[in-house]
Amino acid sequence: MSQQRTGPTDGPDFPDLPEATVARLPEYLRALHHLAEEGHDTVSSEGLAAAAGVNSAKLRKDLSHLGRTGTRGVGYDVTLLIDQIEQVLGLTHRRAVALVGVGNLGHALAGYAGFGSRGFRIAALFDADHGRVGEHINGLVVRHIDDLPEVVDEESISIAVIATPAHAAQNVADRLVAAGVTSVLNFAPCVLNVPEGVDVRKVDLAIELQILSFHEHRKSALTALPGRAGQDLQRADRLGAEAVGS
Amino acid sequence: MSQQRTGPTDGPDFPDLPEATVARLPEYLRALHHLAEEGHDTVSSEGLAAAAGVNSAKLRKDLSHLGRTGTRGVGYDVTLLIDQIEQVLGLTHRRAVALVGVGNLGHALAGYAGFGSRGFRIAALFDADHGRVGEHINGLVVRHIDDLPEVVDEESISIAVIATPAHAAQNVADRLVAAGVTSVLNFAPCVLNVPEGVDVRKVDLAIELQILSFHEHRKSALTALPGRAGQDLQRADRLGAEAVGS
DNA sequence: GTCTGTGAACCGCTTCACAGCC
DNA sequence: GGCTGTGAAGCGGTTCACAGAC
Repeated sequence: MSQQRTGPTDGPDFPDLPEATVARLPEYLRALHHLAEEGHDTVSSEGLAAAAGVNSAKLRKDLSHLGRTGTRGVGYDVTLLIDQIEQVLGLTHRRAVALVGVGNLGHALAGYAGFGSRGFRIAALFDADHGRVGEHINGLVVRHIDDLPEVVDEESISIAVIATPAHAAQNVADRLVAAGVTSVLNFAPCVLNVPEGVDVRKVDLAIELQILSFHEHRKSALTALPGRAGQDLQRADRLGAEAVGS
Repeated sequence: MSQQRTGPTDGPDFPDLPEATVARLPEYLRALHHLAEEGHDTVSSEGLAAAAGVNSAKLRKDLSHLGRTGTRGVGYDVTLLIDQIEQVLGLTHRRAVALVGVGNLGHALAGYAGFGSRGFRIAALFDADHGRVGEHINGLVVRHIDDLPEVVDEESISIAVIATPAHAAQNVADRLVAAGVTSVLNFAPCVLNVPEGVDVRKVDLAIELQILSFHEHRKSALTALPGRAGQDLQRADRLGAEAVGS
């Protein structure tokens, strides 16, 4: 092979991380920034794990995939670890993001400060409704979705957020992909069909509530019973987090 | 034991589902409603799996946990399966939900129609800012967070959504739990510390984008290389969904 | 023949427990 | 002595492949 698969050993190059680890790195990053603000220079796996809501063995294994990051007997250097994680996540430059659909939810997302402070810049807003085109939101002008190809190209956008109604989402996704977008965050409650090489993540608010509903349902079923069965409740919560008082 | 752990065999009682299955049932439910609207009476595991963006073996195994649900040689009865899943998820009655924090995002969530149509009713809005208390949003009046215990009790609320800034979230969670809430959907970018028996799910928009950023970073690292390494791109997308044109 | 339900193999992730370095 | 990095064991979930009901 012309280029070896870069192992986890050498520094700034590209390790091949387990998907579960990738999903947790952003949480570690957030916790680390919080620790840095509080003036910590260094943190133990135990401390960082608590701040991120995971157990310390998992954290250590996750970080071990990044190469040598900590110091035995001491812990992790906070700012160094922040740099390493941002490096791996590709957050060394601020990525431009397009947002499609400026209805109820899209409006809120367009104004969400958390994007700006955590590596992203909302670079363009789109809507299919001519009545909304031209509206100013948070310093940006809403453009018509027909302008997608042009703007995606100008702003070098590779990530887009879909906040349209479900019935419009597939069409929007198709147009985004055609324009060159290769990652999509989908808030519409539907499955998107995209070609290979395009990543889709989905956030469905009602689904989250329905999952909670299941657990509520179970809890009330169990507590309704006396005795032995009630004790199962102690097994019932899977998500009781420890950690970080703000 | 005084009460046997109810197996997956008998109908309306309470099966003990794998967490991964629970997380997918809502997606099946959404797909089924869509199929029902289109007039389908019955659907094969293949068809439903496609509409929900999973593979058919997984779907069949998931549904097998609910007891006998399909008919061999035929498929699944759409309306029957909807009933069974809603039963299991505890969606037979519309659950009251409290929403805390009516800023940017909270405002949008308060107006989100998807909650209403999928088993939930936003029963109360809260904010700590006296300037916002009294405001009308979508037919509801914003109340002060001090009224939490009273309202949670009156409306029999067991699920709450936190849409406050991160620094306020832990305090809000504590108050919610004290008021009797046992499930929380947290939009604030922080870890919540809650007692055993309380479930927390977290949605962090910036984290979703950061995960996508990682994949973008990897894709560009790979496509920058010619030859062998570029072929790995075909392994790179984990989420290319098939299915359901709307 | 068709399509579901399911044991068995497989795989990835988590957890344990400790060796190795500070 | 303290804390990280990591093989090994354990566990849950996914996939395979086919038996069995229609």
